[in-house]
Amino acid sequence: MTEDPKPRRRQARGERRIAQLLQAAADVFCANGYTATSTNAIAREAKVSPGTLYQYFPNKEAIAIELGGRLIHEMRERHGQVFTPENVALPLPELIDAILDPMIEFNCLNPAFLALMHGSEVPGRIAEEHDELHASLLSQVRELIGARAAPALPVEELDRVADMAFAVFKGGLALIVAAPEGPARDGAVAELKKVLYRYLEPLLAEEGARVTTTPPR
Amino acid sequence: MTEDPKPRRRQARGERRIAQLLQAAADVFCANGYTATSTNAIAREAKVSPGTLYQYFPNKEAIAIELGGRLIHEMRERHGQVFTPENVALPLPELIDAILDPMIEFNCLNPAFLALMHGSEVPGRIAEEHDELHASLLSQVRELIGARAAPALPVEELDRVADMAFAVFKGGLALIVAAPEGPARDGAVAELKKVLYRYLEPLLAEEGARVTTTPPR
DNA sequence: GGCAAACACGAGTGATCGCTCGCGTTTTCA
DNA sequence: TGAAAACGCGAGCGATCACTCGTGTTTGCC
Repeated sequence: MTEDPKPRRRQARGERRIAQLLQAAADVFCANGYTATSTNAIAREAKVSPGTLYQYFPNKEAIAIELGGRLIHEMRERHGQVFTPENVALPLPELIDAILDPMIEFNCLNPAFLALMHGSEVPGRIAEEHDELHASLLSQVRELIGARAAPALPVEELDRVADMAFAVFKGGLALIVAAPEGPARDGAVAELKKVLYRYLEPLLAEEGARVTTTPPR
Repeated sequence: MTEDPKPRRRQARGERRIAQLLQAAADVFCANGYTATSTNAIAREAKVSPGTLYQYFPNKEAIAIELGGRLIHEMRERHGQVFTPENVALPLPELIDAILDPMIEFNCLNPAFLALMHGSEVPGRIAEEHDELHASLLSQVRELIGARAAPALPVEELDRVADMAFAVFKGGLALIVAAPEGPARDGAVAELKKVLYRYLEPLLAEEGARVTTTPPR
């Protein structure tokens, strides 16, 4: 609809300030949440004046949108390289590694991502983009499971399994991110992979091995 | 330290107002989060004036604390009846039912609980009580798993398993609460139980059945 | 019935927040 | 080198929020 009416030409200094402000915003959002964070606090964290902040962002919401947008973009790039055909053909343990490791690394490096995506207090635009990302990830999980599970698997159950696998991943991810870097975190990562392996193994067993004893439930 | 200096004597009407205000607060907190909720909005939702609200609560924080306290109390009562000796002796599938079902029911009936416990924006007192509850639940999970797993299981791994089982439960719970009541939710519940069963079965197999094929990881 | 206390009200108050504006400084470019 | 544009500042403006207070109504108790 409306073109950006301000083809403002930025200097290198300005780009640096923007990055600096977004980093500050990420830190403060992460610590206090979006609503409880004041724009003055972001400016203070970035060591600039409120006026300077508003030279680069029209309002508080735009800061969160820009930050969230960049994080989502980075995440998209990452998961785009994850659901590749060669990965899909991997044995289940390696498949889990290939999918989880990049996601975990990203979320550990960018804790603001989870903080921004999770709150019910974030501006609507972020929630929308998050929903899109969520749906996209979910459909890729569905596709992947569908490609490897028995073809007789009802779509309805496929959806349930994909939903639950993703939800379980998010739960484990929260634990992992909260754990202190080091062996504790590594242990949690290994444990989450165990959960997912044992959950998915009966469905995704390699061809010809589908006679494994399905547990009593 | 300080005794409550106001042994204010409440009428039945007052108690009703308090319940009404807490219910309204639960709804609005749930919809908008703690910080973004104004006390006037709570009063409006409860169909009373701001002045009336402040007759029963000294400030906004006290509302959240009272609400959170009541929910935590109710949850404690519930989980107290869940980790009983007779439950501990149950076969794993029934054990999972016995533990998960009350928790899930409570959280579906009181969505404000998750909303209040989860935010990093809640008043410190709530966070403390939540940490206590969390630690208490976790230790009971540890105890239960420890009682049933192989005695040779290192405590270190026991801790990891309990942490992960609880984290996975929380992830699945979020999916369940978000699902619309009905078959979708029931399906999600069954799926979460499958996850936990398959994760814990190798550890908690009944005595004498511990020769089950442990998966390659 | 009458009185004190609890309840209910809602306009108002001080503080804080998002955001602006005027002015001074630095960078770009011809 | 000079002017235009981008950058940087921080006091301050209007709006909103948590919370108060003076006044009127209802309830419990003798």
